[in-house]
Amino acid sequence: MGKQMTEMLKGVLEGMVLALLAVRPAYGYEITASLRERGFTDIAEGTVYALLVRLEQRGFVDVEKVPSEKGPPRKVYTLNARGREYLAEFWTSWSFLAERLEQLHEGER
Amino acid sequence: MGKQMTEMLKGVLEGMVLALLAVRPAYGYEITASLRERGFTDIAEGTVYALLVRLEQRGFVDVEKVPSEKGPPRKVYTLNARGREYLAEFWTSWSFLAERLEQLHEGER
DNA sequence: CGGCGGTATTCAGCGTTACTATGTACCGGT
DNA sequence: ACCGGTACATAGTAACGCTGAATACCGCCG
Repeated sequence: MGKQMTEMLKGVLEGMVLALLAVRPAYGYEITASLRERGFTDIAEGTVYALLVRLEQRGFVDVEKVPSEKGPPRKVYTLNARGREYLAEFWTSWSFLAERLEQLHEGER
Repeated sequence: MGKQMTEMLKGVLEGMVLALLAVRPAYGYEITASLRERGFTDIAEGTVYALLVRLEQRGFVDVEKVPSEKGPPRKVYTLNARGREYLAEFWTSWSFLAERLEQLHEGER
């Protein structure tokens, strides 16, 4: 993917994970896999786990430990009310940014 | 703007400045003003200058010192061939990201 | 003439984030 | 008994934008 994508993901990855959790609860490994399927093949597992810890600390998600049939127990994350609120703000910021960027891209030609 | 925007700008601000320089050469103070007019009112001056230094070090811009009528001499930055190439990559990365984000935003409803 | 405001650049220190690399642990199949 | 897939965790690093302050040059107003 390259360094540009790495830097661009800062602040955005968090929103992507929240958006995934908005659809339905999920656990770390599952989220990483989901992101990879969506084309973000280089996302490191450690990155996602660290992010989930932050989300929990900030009170955006609720956590539940669920035993797994294959491997150690899963930590299932569920987006809560605060998380939804924060996600809404994320989309506001994102839309703002995307709009201006689009303008710049047009204006360049 | 809030912290979300700050994090989101990482990696993106660089591309925005390159895009501005693609239109025409400019100096730091001018670029900051331009960004503010475009709605990014909280961009710190120091941020832009630091970014320009990095762009110069990486060889994406050529620099020329031009005396100013009002204040110290301006450092005018011009996008060069390497810079244009890098900017093209930036748009590729951006488009990729924007597409996936849009998908997520849709899928959420 | 002395200070104030606008122009213009620079820098040290900080916080946040994603990546690297590694380690731990649980399980089923061969 | 081992190996590979599942699942989580963490210490250290690099990059980037912000804060806050300093420096410098100029015209204008009192």
